[in-house]
Amino acid sequence: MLSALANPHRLRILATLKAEGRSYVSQLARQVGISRPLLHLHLQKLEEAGLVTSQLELSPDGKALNFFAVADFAVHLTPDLLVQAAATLSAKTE
Amino acid sequence: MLSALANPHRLRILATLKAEGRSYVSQLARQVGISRPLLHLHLQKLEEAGLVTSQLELSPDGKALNFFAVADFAVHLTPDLLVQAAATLSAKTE
DNA sequence: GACACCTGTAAGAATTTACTGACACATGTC
DNA sequence: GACATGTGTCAGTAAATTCTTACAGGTGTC
Repeated sequence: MLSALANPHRLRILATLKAEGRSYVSQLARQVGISRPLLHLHLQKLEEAGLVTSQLELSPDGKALNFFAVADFAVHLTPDLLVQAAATLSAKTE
Repeated sequence: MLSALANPHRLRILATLKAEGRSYVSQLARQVGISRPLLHLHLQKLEEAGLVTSQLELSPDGKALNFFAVADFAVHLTPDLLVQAAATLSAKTE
């Protein structure tokens, strides 16, 4: 999840998505100013991290649109939390 | 700062450092189980991000030891905060 | 002086991540 | 059918990180 946030494009995607409320892939690519395949890759990582949610919908003219929106998350980033996160990686000091 | 946290080694360094209280470079390298130059690199990034602090000291027998300790930080990670962070990157939607 | 410990840095290889361009497929309109 | 829109994926390349190896310096002890 932390590595999902460690990227300028992905922060910008989240910001744009937050401002727009929601948006679908092709439109979002135009708004953010990056290519669609690249955006697709970033959205994939953001979704895996649980930072965005996707919802497939049909537009009035029958086109399939995949809408994305930012998820509601709140993590209190402290040294202690990171110690817990580190413990997840592998058993070492146990 | 987020990219500083997006690395397993660095999380482990923070965890070890938090457990030990403080430690100097060579010792910490042995504790974490990575090479000293590599640890040095990671400590550099952690320090740049303000996540650890260093303090050069002299041991009883005259050796120079560079002690590191985790800094006290607390960031409330929310969508809104990330929007602010994204705004820092470059003026775009203004 | 040779060896133990400590410190730092710098060059090159290896790995991971990011990115582009091309492809395949679907629906609706001219 | 040709063209517009939308969706996804995959192969190959470019770029950024990560890691190793080797170097250079310091102090103290045998």
